[in-house]
Amino acid sequence: MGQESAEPEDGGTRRGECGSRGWASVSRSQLARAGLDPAVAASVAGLRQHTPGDASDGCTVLHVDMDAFYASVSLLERPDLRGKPVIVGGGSSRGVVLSATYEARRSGVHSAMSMSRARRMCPDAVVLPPDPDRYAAVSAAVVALFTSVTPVVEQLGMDEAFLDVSGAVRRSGSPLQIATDLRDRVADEQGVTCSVGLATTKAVAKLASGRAKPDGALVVPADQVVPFLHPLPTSALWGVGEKTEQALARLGLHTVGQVAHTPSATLRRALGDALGASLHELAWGRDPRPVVPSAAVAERSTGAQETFAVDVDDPEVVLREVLRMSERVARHLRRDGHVGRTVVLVVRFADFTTVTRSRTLREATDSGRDVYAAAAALWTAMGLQRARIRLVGVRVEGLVDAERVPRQLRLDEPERGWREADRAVDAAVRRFGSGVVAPASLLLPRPGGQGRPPTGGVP
DNA sequence: TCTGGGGTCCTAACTCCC
DNA sequence: TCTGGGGAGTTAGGACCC
Repeated sequence: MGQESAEPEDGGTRRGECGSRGWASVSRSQLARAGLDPAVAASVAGLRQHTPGDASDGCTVLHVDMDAFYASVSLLERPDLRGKPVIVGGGSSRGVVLSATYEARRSGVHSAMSMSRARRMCPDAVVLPPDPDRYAAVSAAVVALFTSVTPVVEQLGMDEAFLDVSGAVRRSGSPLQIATDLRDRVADEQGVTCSVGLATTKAVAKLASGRAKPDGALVVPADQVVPFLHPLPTSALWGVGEKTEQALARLGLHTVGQVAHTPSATLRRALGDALGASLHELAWGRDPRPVVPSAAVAERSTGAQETFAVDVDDPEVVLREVLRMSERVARHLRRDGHVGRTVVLVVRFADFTTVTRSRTLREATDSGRDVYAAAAALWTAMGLQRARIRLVGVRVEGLVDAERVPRQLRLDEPERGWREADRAVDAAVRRFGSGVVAPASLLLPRPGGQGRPPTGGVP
């Protein structure tokens, strides 16, 4: 499950407020008062300019970001907790915060923070376990709502999406009108709020939605993009994380404007060709990436990994976990109708260093047995002696549709073999739930008592 | 402070083949 | 036959995203 992007607590416009620094920033109640056709104001570096009409004309790229999505959805089941600090996160000692309500964020809690630290920072917070099925259901309902407005919806994780509404403006009104209608419908039908950024490019729309949070909308017209972007810190740019921010700081670059005024060649030398060139373009608001409907994006890899509740140094225990991950990955492959050719073993040591080893098979596979054989061979080849292992994972890359790959029959292959057994196991799991059938070795308890071994399984 | 899980993309080193 | 260059594929690691 993905974590939510950081939402600034002092974000753009609250419901019923006027955005003091808003670039054409509007809340729902403002729009209602304005008859849903607001003349919106844009401010540039402290100078307030007024744009006649609807400033969203031409801003047909919408970025919709659900507000504190996982926490908000969890509160639908627990309305008694509304207005209180609530943290959604894993229960284990090694879990992290998945989401937190704005009340908890005021204490400094944010997503991806360790649960132990979050509890220390906000001891009054109520901690709820994640409810992935419920999140998926609400997310699917919201996306269905989006696609009723435009077919060009690119989903990013469960809680955000890009929409290209250029084909919908004749029917549904200006982009801002469309955004406002969407926010109203999401709130009315799903009981959660979202924020929307409107711009001419994905990168700027995404930044705008972040500034509009929570429960707001922000338009950045084309002629306001540069003054909107240039005062922002470099970390606002797509692709700038902790390391790249540090690398830019070493060049004396702290704002997007400074990046924009640095020669592209300098950035490419410091950050590599692709990232350097991309940041220079983004800093000028240039982003050629179109909104691509999610259905048109092929999956390239799939994987599973799990952190042990306590570090493990017993190779047998590690191999058992490798088997569990291999079976899980193979099940995902078969569920999605994919086969993959490259098996990657991921091992994270107690000191958090992570290594990967990979092997490309002669033939693409969706069999847990094949995936495990490759992953186990990679583990053995590493030759680790009682190393303390924190996490193991298995990935399969180079995915293609299973139907597109002719299957090579082997001479030693029985007429009904592991392939049929896999299908039977999949059917049993679909009917009775995961854990009903598993390899015998997975019936042993896991170290640290975390996680449950499959019970009632047929070895 | 003590770091989950599922992904994508990029880079670099290396090998193999033409 | 030898050599070098270029492209493709593999492998490993890192950074970033949600």
